Order: sequence, then C-alpha cells, then structure tokens
Amino acid sequence: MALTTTYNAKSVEEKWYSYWMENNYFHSKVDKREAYTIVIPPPNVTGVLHMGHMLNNTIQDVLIRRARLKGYNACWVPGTDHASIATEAKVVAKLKEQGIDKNDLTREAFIEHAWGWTHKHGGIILEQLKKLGASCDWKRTAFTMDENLSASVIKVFVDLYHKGLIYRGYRMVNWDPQAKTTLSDEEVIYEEKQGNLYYLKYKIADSEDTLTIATTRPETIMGDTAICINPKDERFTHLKGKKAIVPIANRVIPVIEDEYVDMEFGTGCLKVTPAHDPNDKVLGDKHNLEVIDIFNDDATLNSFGLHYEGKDRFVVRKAIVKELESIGALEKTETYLNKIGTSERTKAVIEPKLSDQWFLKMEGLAKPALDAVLNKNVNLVPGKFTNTYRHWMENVRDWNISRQLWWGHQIPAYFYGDGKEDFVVAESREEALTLAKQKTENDALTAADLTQDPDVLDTWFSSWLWPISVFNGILEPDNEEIKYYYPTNDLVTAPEILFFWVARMIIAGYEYRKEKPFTNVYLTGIVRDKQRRKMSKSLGNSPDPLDLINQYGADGVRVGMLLSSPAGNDLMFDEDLCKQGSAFVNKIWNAFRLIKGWEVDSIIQQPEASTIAVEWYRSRFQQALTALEDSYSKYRISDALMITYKLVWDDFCSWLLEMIKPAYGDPIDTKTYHEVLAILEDNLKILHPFVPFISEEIWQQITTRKKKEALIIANWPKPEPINEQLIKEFEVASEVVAGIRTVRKEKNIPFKETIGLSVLNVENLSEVFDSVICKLGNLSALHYVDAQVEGAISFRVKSNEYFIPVSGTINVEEEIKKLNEELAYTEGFLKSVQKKLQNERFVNNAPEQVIANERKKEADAEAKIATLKSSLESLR
RNA sequence: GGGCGCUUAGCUCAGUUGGUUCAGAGCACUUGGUUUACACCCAAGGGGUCAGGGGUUCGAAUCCCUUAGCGCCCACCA
Repeated sequence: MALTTTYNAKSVEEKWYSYWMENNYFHSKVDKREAYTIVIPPPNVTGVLHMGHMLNNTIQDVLIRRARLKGYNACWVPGTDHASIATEAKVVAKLKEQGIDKNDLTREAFIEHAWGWTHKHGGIILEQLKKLGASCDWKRTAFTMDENLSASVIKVFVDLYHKGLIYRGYRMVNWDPQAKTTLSDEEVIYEEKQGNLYYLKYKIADSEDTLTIATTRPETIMGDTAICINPKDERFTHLKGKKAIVPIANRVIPVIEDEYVDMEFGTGCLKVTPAHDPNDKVLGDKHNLEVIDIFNDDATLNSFGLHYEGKDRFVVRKAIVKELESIGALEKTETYLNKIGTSERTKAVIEPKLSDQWFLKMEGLAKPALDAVLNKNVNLVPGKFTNTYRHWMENVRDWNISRQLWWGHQIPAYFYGDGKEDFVVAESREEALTLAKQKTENDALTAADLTQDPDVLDTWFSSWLWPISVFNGILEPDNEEIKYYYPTNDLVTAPEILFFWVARMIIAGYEYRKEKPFTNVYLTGIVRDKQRRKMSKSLGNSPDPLDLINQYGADGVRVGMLLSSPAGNDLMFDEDLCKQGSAFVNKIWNAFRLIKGWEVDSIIQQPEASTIAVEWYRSRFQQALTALEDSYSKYRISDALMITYKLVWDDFCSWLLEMIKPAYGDPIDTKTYHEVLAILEDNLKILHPFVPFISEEIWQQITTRKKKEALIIANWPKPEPINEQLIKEFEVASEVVAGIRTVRKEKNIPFKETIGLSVLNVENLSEVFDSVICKLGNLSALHYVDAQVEGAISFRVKSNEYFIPVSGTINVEEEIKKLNEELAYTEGFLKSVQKKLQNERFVNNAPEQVIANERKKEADAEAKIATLKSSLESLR
C-alpha cells in the first residue's frame, strides 16, 4: 500500500467522525460503570464558533476522550442558550432590514420570528464543533428554551417566590435605552471616557445670591429636587434652610444637608436628582424628596423636559449647556475623565432608572455556595480565582432577574388588578386563576381577567439550572439520570462568567440538589492575538476557526490551541502554533509509514540493540504515563500534551525507531516488529485525546480490526514496573552517542562513514550498550582500552574517556586549549563544592541527602580532573 | 479608591515545602546534513545579573520589605 508522505487530514477526519457517530460511541446511557460528566457551557444560539470556543471545547474534548479511554461512562452534554437579549437584538436588527419594526408586531408574532431565527441558526455552532472533533453526546443536545428546561425555570421561579426569596421592588436599575430593558450589574461595562464637568449657577430664592454646583449631566437639572451641602462646610452656612431655583425649569427646591457630600469635590455643592442617580436616590429617600423622572424609555426627555421633550439625552445635553450659557447660568466647563457604564450587548450608555423589577434575594442562597468553594468541595482551577470568588460572594447583591424583552421565559406572575400587589405567581394560568380567586375572594374572576407580567427572565436564570435541567432534575428530582450523572465532574469555562454563571450554578445546585453541580471548574484564559489584543470581530484579528481546520487539520489546530494554554492565563494565539501542531501530526504519520513499510522476516533473531531499546522505551513510556496522570490531575493540559509530544517525537521516533530500524532494504525480525506495533498502539492511546483523528486512522490501519472496534473506546495503557536502572544507563549511552556526533561534526566525519571508538574504562560501562552506541554512532566497533589512545580526538562522559581515531594530523594546540578550558571549569566547580563542604554550618544544617550529593559531585569532579590531566599529558 | 495577580532565553511559558542533574521546555535562531519514514525532517550549537534595590539564611528565581512596569476583579464622589 502506498501511503502519502504528508498526512491528508480532511478525508480522514470526515471518515472517522461519521464512523464514531454511526456506532454511537459518543452516546452515554446509565450503566454500572462510574460516570464522568461534563456539561458544555451552552454557546449563544445565534453565535458562530470563535477562538474562545475552540480552546474551551478542545479542552473539554481532551478530558472527555481521556475519561472514555480510562473506562468511565463518559457523557458530554451539548446544547445552546437562548441568550435572550443578544438574540432579541439580532432578530430586531434582522427585521429592521426587512422594514419591520418590532413595535408593530404582536408579542406572539415576534416570538415566531425569533424561533424561526433559532431554528435556522441554532445548529450552526454545534455543527462547527463537530469539525473540531468534539465527541459530545449529540442525542442529548439541549436548548434552554426546550419544553422541559423552560418548565424547570418556571417551577424554580414559583418555588423561590413561595420561599419568599423572589420579590418585586421599585429600585434603581441599569436601563439600556436601546434594548429598552434593564440589565444586571454584571452586564454593565464601565469605561473611562473624556467628558466635561459643568459648573452651573443656581439662584437662591428671595436673595441675590447664587450657588454653583458641578455636574457631568446638566440635562438632569430638570429632575433636580434638592441641592445638598455638607453641614460641616462653613462656606455654605448661610445657605442652610434656604431654597434654590433650578435654572430654565425655574422650580424651587430645598437646600438640604448631608455628610455624604464630599467637600473637596467640585464646588462642595451637589444637585440631587433621585430619579437618575443611585446615590441621589439614597439621599432622596433619606430626606424624603420628590422623585422626578424626566426620561422616556428610549432616553428621550418626557414632559418634565419642557421644551426639550422628545429629544435625546445627549442632544439635550449640548443644547441645554448652550441655553444655560446664554442665560448666564454656566460658570465654566472643565474636562473630566469619567467612568461611563455601557451595555455589554448594545453598547448603549446605561441610564440609571427607577422601576418595578423582580429580584432574587442572594445572601442566604450564596452561603453554601461560598462554603463549597472555600472548603474545596468545588475546586477552582487555577486556585487564584478562589479569592475573587469569595470577595464577590461575600458582597453579593440581590439579583435583578426581570428583563423587558420578549424572547425568553415569561415571568409566571399574573395580575388581576392595577394595584402593585394585585398579582399571584403560579406555574400555569389555571393555577393562577385558582390562587387569584382565593386571594381576592372573588369567584367571578376568569382567566381573561388575568394579565401575565410581560417581562421575561434574565438569560442566566435558566442557565444557572443547566447541569440539573439537562438531566431533567428539577421536574423529576428522583429520575435515574440525574442521580447517575449529577454532580458532574468538570466544568470548562471562561473566567469572565465566573459570577454570571458558575457561582449561580453552584447556588442552584445546593438549593435544588443539596449538592454541588460539578467538582472542578477549569477556567480558561482569554484568547488574544500576538499583540495581546483580545480577539474580536470588530478588530478583525480573529482567524476563522473553520479556515484553520481546513488549513492545518482539526488535530493540528487542537494541538496548536493546547500548546500554550495554561489554565487561567490568557492565550497569545499565533497561527504558527497550528503549524507546529500539524507538523507533529505529520511526524506521527511518518513514523507509522516507516513501520508499515517494513518487511518482516521470521528467521532473523532479534538484535541486541532492539531488545534493549524496546525494554528501555517501555520504561520511558511508563514514566511518561505517571507524569501524565500528575499533569491531568492538576488540569495542566498543555504539560500533558508536551509530555506526550516529547515522548513520541524524541523517545519514540528519534531513539527507539532509529535503534530498531533495519539497514536499508533489510527486513526486520518478527519479535521487534510486534513489540513496536504494541508500543505504537499504546502511543496512540495517550495521543488520542489530543489528536483523535490521526490516532484513530493509524490504529485502524495497524491491523484489520473487528467490526465496531475503535481506538476511541479502547483501554488506557496499564501501569507496569519501570526499569529505572536501564533508563539511567541509557542516558549515559545517549550522552556517548551525542559525544560521537559532536566529534563527527567538528571533524567533518560524515555520518555514513563508520568509525572506531575506544573507551578508557575507568568506570564500568554496562556492556549491553555496546550495541546501542555502535548502532546510533555508526561505529565499526567499540574497544575497551586501558591507556590513552594516541592520535585520537577524545571526549568525556561521566568519568569515562572516549577516543575517536582520526585520519591525518590532529591540531594538538587546539585540543590542548579545549582540554584546558574544560579543566579550568571543572576545577572551579570542584572548588565551589569543596568550599560548601568545608562550611561547618552547611554540613550541620543541610539535610543528609544534600550533603551526600555534594560529596558525590566532589568525587566526580576529582575523577574528571584526573582524566583531563592525563589526557593533557599524553598530548604533550 | 479597595482587592488579587504578574515581571525567568528573541517569543510563549514551567520551576511543588528554600538545597540533587536549578537556571529549564517548546518554538524561533546559528551551523552541518537529503538517492535510505518525515525539510512539516535529522544532528550539533549559541542564548538569561530570574524586573531594580534591600533584607532573612550556611544557602534565595523561590521567603520578607521596597521601587518601577503590566494585567485582572470589585466599588462608582456629582
């Protein structure tokens, strides 16, 4: 069979992905084995795959594939999130393109459009994950608005309401005037922006006096209901008890006193606008001030804005400054660096707004979730996030869970009257009617008298149930699946959503399962470009993941992503990493080509070099296996990859294969051949989580497999004893080989030319290495001598000295110079070791181990110096 | 403003409780090698005052203090 010199990823990937799917290898059912479960962080249903997903899902796939090989019942649940605000924004924009205004549609019609969009785009991202090789249990694909998941959300809302944890509050919330909805604090991004600080003059009623206040938002004077001064501020004592007149509006407002006012800032006077600033609201409540809301929902001014009614807040700001200036009420303007809150989704500047919203009391709920992380029931990786988590959980605020949107889970509160308390909360309209009748003692009420709250729930109010609801654990708490798969094992996600999502899932886990939702949380870094910029669409610095897969193969891209992805640290993505990944894949391919091309001859005896090499590699493999366990247990995935990479590339290809490789055209003995095939299979097993496609391809080609056999469901290699001695001796041998190669290079002796090597046997060299050294050094023979060899180049490994005879004359001067340099270095080294050993405090304080080692160093150095000196003698 | 973290080779990063082979890896680089699995290759090699300063210790990349630079989180004084 002719195998191409470069590996063709594309056809192989399609072939094996279909094969795995056809044979249901990704699918998990409850059985007697131990479960290993991961729930995917559900991407937005409207999303397309970006580099962050690539990293995140590659890691999950590595973990799940490894668990599958280790014999766990591995279950990776995929799905998508309805992403209420993000999706609604996209659907609104799409409709606008078609000339349809959301406001002209009924709620039902809009939701219809949104579902249409969801069905059209919702599967895209999951299809892309398949290209990456993600071995998700696709039969379990869930969506946060699936019937069961939606019912779970409603049930939880009703339950929390009845527990008294959900309440309705008139609060200052973050208002996104573009999406016309509230946002949670976490959805608001604060950015520093250059703005102005305007100094405005207010007249004092019944006097010629004025006072000056500084504000960044002059348009809100229309909503001023007081001026506040600090009672300790002697500059303003004369204003106490006076009234001020709001410019333009000409309203009379009181001057109040509160120590909240910072005397240092601005003029020391503060205008109080309770409707439009959270701190002013606090002041207003304390001093019983009137609240004047001057904005419409889209942040244009309402009738309180007088002649500015209907105009946008930023337009008004400019206009009102002009007007103030024209009436002499603007004292001065200073530039000012201000932090402005903007909507994460729409980028609109947030308007603090008072409104009726639904809140979830967090304090009590957060407690068990905080403890779980602090006592390591839930393990954050890397651990540095524990502090951040604690800080947040200890200062957790009530969660605003209502959104003024249509796409999402509509809040199950039903109003039967206009009063603030005229509502009931129930899982269905029928139930609500019963409750309403009881509450009002009015049997005449009908379903038509009930109006469901138009708001929907925050997206995270459904995704916080995700690890439970995908197994239907809310509706049927005792079902077999939830009991088997929950708590899940690992969660792999971005640190950005530690609070949005991870913390809340832990809360929901303890509230609804009395149990954590997962044991380990692996927080990946943010994928950045080489200039450390975050990858984003707008910057155009994000490569298209599918292009990368086309170019480098899925395996290559996976390796590229993992090569530099320490947990929690940002990943500086460089396409060259994928190049390295595909080079590695190609290397594996060619190792297989070499083996596959060998002709096997059953008559040949196994050469000694092969026997040793095979045994040595098995021990190296076992060492690597142990190191792998350790790396995986610490979630050091890139370390695990690097261990595998070096094992396969250096130890397997460069040493083992080179040692057992028969001379060109010669056949290989049967024993070695079968041993190397077994080794190859073991290699493929530990490679599989990283490079699933090529490993499966080769595994299937090694020999004819039975139907339904596959590497993906093979068994992880078993631990075996390690021959430490052999590994140590081999290290010496490899140093000798390196020494030979160096001399060859220095003296321009081609590798193809066989040479002789003599060893001055000061320290016993294990004889079994003759064959290894001869083979890899291309020696005609290895001679043991008891005196320096004349006319040869020498080098030293440990305390042994080796001689390679060279034809022609040796540059004696040069050799002496080299030897002297080595001697000087070794003597210096010996001196420092002896100095340490002569230090009484060192000898008294250091552990025995350390001292013994220093003594060994001393002895080795002394022996080496002796060899060097006699070499110098013989040259002179 | 409060908190957390980072600074080690040209680049990206390891470096467990201070002590074996503590100054490392991969990539990049330099030099040499191609009728022999792979030039997506092989071999050899160069390269760092562990951010600066101070301290503790027999001994510090590692512990403490300090200075500088960078990053993240939280809060949000108009």
